[in-house]
Amino acid sequence: MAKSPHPNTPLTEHLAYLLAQANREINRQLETRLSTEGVPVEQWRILKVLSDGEGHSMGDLAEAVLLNHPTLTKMIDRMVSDSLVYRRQDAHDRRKVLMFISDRGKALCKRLNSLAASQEAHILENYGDKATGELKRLLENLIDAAS
Amino acid sequence: MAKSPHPNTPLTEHLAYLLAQANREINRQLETRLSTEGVPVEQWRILKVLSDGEGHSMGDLAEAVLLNHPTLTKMIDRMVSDSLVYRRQDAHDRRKVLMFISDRGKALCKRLNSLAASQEAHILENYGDKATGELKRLLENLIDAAS
DNA sequence: TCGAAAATGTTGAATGTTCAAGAATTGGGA
DNA sequence: TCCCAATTCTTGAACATTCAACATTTTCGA
Repeated sequence: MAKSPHPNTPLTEHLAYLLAQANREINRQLETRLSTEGVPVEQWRILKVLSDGEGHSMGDLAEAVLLNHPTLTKMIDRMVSDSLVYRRQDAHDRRKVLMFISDRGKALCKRLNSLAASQEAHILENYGDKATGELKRLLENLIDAAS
Repeated sequence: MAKSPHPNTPLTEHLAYLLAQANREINRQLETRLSTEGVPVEQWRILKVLSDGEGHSMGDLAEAVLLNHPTLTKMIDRMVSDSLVYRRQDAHDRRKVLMFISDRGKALCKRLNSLAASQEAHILENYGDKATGELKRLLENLIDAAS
């Protein structure tokens, strides 16, 4: 037998594990940066999506920021309390709730963008421009292939 | 001005976001496979680490399976209830708790390995052998560079 | 040797997430 | 037209995670 069918593969050889590990590390760094403003990563994502000034339905938002519906609803509740975003009913489809960013939200988002940009810059520096570009490309392809 | 300093970058151009998205998708697929056995991904990782038959301290385990200490403690509590693993005090350092896998745990782990392997095979098929290898390499480097 | 600080793991309260069910609205076929 | 199924979002209970504080053991310098 040249190869056993299920060799005792270490965890670190699984793609799923490497992704989890990398995601955890990068996310942690980003979290640390954003904590200056006391905001979780997901809220930054939400603000960023809403930054186009358009109204986005809860469903679309949930999809975009990688949260499921109930979780998003409760996070939006907090953000509304903080006057970062507000809800409006969609006139054309009254089942829908459209979310908008407030001026306060815009100002915060700008500051958060800077913090995030400085993190990306830091990664580029340590990891290299080329590798980063290549990694992004491969990740995009993987996401397409997987969904 | 050739370039604005903070262009309104879409979420999908951030490395952190791509990682989160890819991780979510792959993890979901794996979760779906493992749900046949009613086991969360983290428990599979724990079993896999313990599969070498050695005792592993809670701290080392937590590091290896990407969980923080209290979360691991409670997950191990459940696994002990299910007779998948057991605790022993470390004779050399009595602060430490060493974890071991049971026969039941080993049998389960074997089945889980098959399920996980079939997922990896499925990815390889859709995504390509070469791209997968390259992605793994880049992720490993990123993890090194980032920590 | 002694005692303070560090290391290791667990616990309980606060917090957050998820699942299942529910309310409101829309769409489309009988 | 009318009614039933599908869509969209929210809610409440069950569940899981996190933070801070604790108990135990070890380490190491005075």
